[in-house]
Amino acid sequence: MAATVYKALADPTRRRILQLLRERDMTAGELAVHFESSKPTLSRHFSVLSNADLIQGTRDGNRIIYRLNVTVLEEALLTMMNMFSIEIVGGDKNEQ
Amino acid sequence: MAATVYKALADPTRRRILQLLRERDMTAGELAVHFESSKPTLSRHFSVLSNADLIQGTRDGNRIIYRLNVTVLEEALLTMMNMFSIEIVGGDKNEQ
DNA sequence: TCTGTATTTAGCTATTTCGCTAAATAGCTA
DNA sequence: TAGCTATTTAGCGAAATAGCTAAATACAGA
Repeated sequence: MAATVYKALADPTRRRILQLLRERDMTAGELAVHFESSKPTLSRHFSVLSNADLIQGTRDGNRIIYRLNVTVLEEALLTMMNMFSIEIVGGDKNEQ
Repeated sequence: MAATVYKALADPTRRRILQLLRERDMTAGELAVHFESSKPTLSRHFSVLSNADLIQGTRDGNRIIYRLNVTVLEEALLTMMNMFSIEIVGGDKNEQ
């Protein structure tokens, strides 16, 4: 896993973006509705996530649709679990 | 989970510290042997990890022994898994 | 109390990060 | 092409981060 992934996950706005994309693909504008930051600021967050390969954007005419790279996120977390030799049993949901 | 945990995990030196402490408790000096950074620099890394409650230091005479808070680290990673609705099956070991 | 060892705190610098506004780019429709 | 919408890029400032050296603190032993 690239080191960029950890940095990408370190920011609360970016974690929230990933959570939103977990539910469905969204355009930059749709995502922006959920935040108070300016669009340029969010755009840079997108690019950080994109560089970490956690999300991927495809242009659709006027807009850019972002989707979560689920497997990359999964592998990143599993790698961390292994890195620290954490064993798993079960689990619930939600939290920030 | 506190936001400080994510920041703490974002630095490679600090991840390595956690890995080393996963194997056994170590003094600041013992840990320092594994790195090229100066001791003051490492000391600040210890305090970042400590503020995130990921490690705990106890004075033993001259030295300070650091130990990993395994459960805190475990819960942090599980919280992330849940945050992103990641399901788990099995797993191997190691990687950085 | 003096000396030595272990560690942290203080203070500095360089780099990175995050936020903003303004401007540029990309694509649509008329 | 002109005008509109969506998004990114450029450029700036403030704050955070990580590194260093020097100095301070804490403890042990003579």
